[in-house]
Amino acid sequence: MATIREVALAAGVSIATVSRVFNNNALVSGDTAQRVMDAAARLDYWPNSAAQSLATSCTRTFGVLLPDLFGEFYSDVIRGIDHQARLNNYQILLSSSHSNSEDVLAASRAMLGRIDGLIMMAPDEASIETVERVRRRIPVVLLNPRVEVDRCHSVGIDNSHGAQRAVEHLLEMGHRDIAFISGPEGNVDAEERLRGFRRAFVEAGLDPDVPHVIPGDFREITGFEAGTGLLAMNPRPTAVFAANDSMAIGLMSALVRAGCRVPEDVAVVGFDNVSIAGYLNPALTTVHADACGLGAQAMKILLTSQQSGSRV
Amino acid sequence: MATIREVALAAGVSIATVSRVFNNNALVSGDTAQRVMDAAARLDYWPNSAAQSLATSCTRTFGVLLPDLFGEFYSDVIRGIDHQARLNNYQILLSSSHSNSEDVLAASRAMLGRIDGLIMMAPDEASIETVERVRRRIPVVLLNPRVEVDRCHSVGIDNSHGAQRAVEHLLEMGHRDIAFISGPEGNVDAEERLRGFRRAFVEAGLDPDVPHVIPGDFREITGFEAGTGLLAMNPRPTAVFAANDSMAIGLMSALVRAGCRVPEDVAVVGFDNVSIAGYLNPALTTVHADACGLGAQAMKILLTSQQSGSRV
DNA sequence: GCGATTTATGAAACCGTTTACATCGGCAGC
DNA sequence: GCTGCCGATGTAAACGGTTTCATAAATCGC
Repeated sequence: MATIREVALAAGVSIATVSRVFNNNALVSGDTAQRVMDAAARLDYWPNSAAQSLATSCTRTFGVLLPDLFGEFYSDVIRGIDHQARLNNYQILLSSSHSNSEDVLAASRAMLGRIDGLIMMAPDEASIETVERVRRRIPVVLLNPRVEVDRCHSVGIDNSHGAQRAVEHLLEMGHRDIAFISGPEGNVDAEERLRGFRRAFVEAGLDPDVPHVIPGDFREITGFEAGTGLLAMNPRPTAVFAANDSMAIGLMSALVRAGCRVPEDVAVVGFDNVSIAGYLNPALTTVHADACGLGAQAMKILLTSQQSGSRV
Repeated sequence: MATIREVALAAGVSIATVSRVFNNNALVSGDTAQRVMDAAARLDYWPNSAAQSLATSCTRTFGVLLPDLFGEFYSDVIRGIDHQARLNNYQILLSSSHSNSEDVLAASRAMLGRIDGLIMMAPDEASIETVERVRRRIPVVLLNPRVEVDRCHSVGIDNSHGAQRAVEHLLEMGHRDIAFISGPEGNVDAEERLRGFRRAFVEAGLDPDVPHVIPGDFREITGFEAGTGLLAMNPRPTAVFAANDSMAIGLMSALVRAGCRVPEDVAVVGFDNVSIAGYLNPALTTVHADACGLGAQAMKILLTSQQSGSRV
């Protein structure tokens, strides 16, 4: 692979000049620049990014640490991040499926020195120390964090208010016996959605502990199972709020198959607004979560703190 | 940020020794290693990856170049890639939304020097030269390529056979007037699915040019529109094969809303096997495309050609 | 007890860039 | 015809690691 020296030799200039040409430095005369470009093209030369990173201590890369990538949501988050990154000539180093804090630590270490900033969704409390450690070196933006981390920007879906509005809607329609299908244990989004659910009850002067909470884990199948269980209840709740759309779809499937009409017999509301929601029969009422915008926003914050060089 | 020199100083050894400790080189005595580890922990030191890459010309990173990340499919591809990569201690540098060959060239250049191999889905023919150029430096694995590229491994969904089987199924059920909803213009997968569709007709002794091809672009909305158009046809096709599930769902929505029964009045088959397919009402018949496995497979191939150092 | 071998460590070259500083013509001002 | 300045280019020192080779100490065989 051609190096800057070979290009310099071929063009009859010094390596500094070649470097200047590739960095659009104005202090190079027109025809020298042309000679260099010609030589570079002939040798199929392109600067080695690792060497550039080392010399400038700037990598033009951001790290992205996510939990397991299930469904459309994360795909959209990544799309938002990537799009924003490319607009600013940044690249993204992606690592997902972090189930515990050791994974997070290992992944963030492996990224060290090759990223200028990090976007991460911390899976659990134990990762906070890792976040702080990383934060000491580079800017970090947290996605949907469960706790505030010192000097860390964060951006999140407004789970709590979204859920609250959804439940208020059901309450306004006269429903009083509303069930909630929860998300995976320990999942922040799911917990916040439950909190919003309860808050709506409290603000309506109802007892927040009365509603049924049916366990789920965000997959369609658990929504389906919840539906089966629901059908056997007596009295049966008249409405269900599922912590995400996948479960809402599984739930509706179970209900409709059992001859139960939606929303006449049981009303169903989901969360995430996956793109097919409007095309289902019956259509799924859902709370909009702008995953793409979330990713874009995180990236914008990172770009800003990057430019201002806001290291501690 | 602590460097190897500072650690060496703190531990009272040379930088070579520190390097050896971090590379698990056996030629270091137990207590020297301990002193080094202690000093490193105290200074919160971790080797700078860019410097390592430069010195070893090995980055332990693979690049992934994808087109626009719509829906669940790419999310699954990435999951498969990432999972396999992490098992082997590799990282992935992701870049998506490449609409033309210039984007692809720019993206692959930006990755040069920071990756040991590349997985890419080439959006168009014009990118082939870029692929070959990259191929000269590092191993490349193509996803669903439309053409063979010299010395390039490739792995793909078997679009053509999958589609053929799906259509054969419809033919066996007695359908003769079957419509096809196509994908975005120029999309390889969509084109191959259409080819499989036609092949099924030919092999059944029918005229492959008779079926209606309704334009679509993979989004739900175009499936919905196709459904509206279909309802107005006379005679109306008795079955529809949609080039992907999103369009099949949009289509079914339009049909059901118009009071058309699925599959009694119009049978619908999709492609991709998105996770919700089985939970729809009526359930969506679909061809399984193992996106996660596809990604994993690509990564495995890359790892193999990487290890054998099969550069040209 | 001495040469040969092994083991632990250090010195220094190298990876491919960027960039501060030095150099060297050429040209304007007087 | 100097002096001073400026624009174009080269030289060499970083950047933070790895690795080859040399060396010193320890171990071994006999």
